[in-house]
Amino acid sequence: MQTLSTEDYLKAIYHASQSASGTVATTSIANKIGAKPSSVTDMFKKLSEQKLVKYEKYQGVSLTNEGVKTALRIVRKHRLWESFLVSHLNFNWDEVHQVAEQLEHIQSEKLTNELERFLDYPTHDPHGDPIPNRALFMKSYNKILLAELPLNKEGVCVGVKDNSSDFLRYLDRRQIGIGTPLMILHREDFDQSLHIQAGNSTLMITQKTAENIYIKP
Amino acid sequence: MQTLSTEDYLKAIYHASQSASGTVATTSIANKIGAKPSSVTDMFKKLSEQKLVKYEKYQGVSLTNEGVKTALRIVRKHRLWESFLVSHLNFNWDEVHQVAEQLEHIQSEKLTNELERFLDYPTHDPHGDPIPNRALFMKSYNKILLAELPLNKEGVCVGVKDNSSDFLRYLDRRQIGIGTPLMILHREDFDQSLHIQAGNSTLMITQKTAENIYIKP
DNA sequence: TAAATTTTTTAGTCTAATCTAAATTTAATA
DNA sequence: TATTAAATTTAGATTAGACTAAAAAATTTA
Repeated sequence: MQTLSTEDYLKAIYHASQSASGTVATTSIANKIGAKPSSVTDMFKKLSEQKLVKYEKYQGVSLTNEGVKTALRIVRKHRLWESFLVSHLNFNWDEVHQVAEQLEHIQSEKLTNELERFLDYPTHDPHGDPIPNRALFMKSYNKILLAELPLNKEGVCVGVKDNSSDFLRYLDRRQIGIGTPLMILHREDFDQSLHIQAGNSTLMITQKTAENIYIKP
Repeated sequence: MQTLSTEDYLKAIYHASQSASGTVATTSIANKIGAKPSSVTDMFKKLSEQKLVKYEKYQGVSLTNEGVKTALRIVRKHRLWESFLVSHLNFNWDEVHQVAEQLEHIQSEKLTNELERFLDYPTHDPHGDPIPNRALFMKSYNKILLAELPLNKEGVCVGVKDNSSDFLRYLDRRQIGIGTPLMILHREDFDQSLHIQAGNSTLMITQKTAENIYIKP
């Protein structure tokens, strides 16, 4: 069984290796975890002994198959709990992360599987991220960034790239959430700002915002 | 904030001081926690510094008001989670303890209070133990042991003293649970065994069993 | 490519929670 | 009450995970 801390490392390595390809650097994990690089090196060695990562000095780490599985089990729990918090406990999508960070470490297969059943086998969490099923398989639909959507083509918001509270609350205030229909009406060459149709209202957003919203065309 | 371990100690001290009166001995906590007495002494000192217990060398400990509050917050979470596991996640009353031991350490007032609301403010957990409300107040009805019930007087099972899986499964097999009407039909002087009416069936139980079932007359 | 900079690792230290073994205090018993 | 037994505490060691500071390797830049 993993300690709480090794689980945090595995998850961080998993997420890091999703965005960047190849091996994951010591510093990038240090930043995510909030630890010093020297501590990360120590942990890399430990995880390597347990055959959860492949580690070579100065070359960063990559997850082994077993490491990926362990990470996905944590991601699965995290996203199931987030779904539960939003759907049944009146949590807002910007409030769930911190609590799910704790709940993801609870060890009980029965609990996880029954929670999944209780939620009726959800495929995506409140931020639109896919939830691994019992076999740790997950299907992410092919989504694009709102910024990449052609003019006057309609899409539906299916997720966000930035999960920070600030960004999520910003979207709430503009009434943009999962399922909201979105369309770009006009691109301002001057400052890259965008006029968009979001549901029934039209509004202006920045390029940066458009690069953090995922849509399905 | 308490570490996971200090919470375990506070809960153990709380439970110990419920059954016995006066101060709680080092060894009794060592046994509950599964630690050596020397470790317990160390922790008593730490808790004492934090003003959560009153501790005098060789004299055992007792919880301060703040210590009781902290313990009750954990008991509250433990029992709410147990209730949730049984009522919504198909857990049996003998399966919940180990998982609730983990869940009780999750730190989120909102989570606890919303869980309570979701469960519709339950007053007792699946074993009949009272659940402290948000103000940490709990009302336990005046219950007696089945062993103390006079002959041919009817009572209703409201809880158990022994929460072990073995005992709970034993009760399951005999179809005795919270709410089951119980009546003693005959006491065997020879071996203290009891013939009882439990719901629609009559059966024989030992004195020991009768001393671990709580009933309301 | 040599020098400068950045990244990573090593070596040694710290803290919380545990342990063992020995010493001390309290409680039980003869 | 003196002795023995049991409970408790102290002293010193261990482990996991983290840290700082210094050394070593890799990368970038001139």
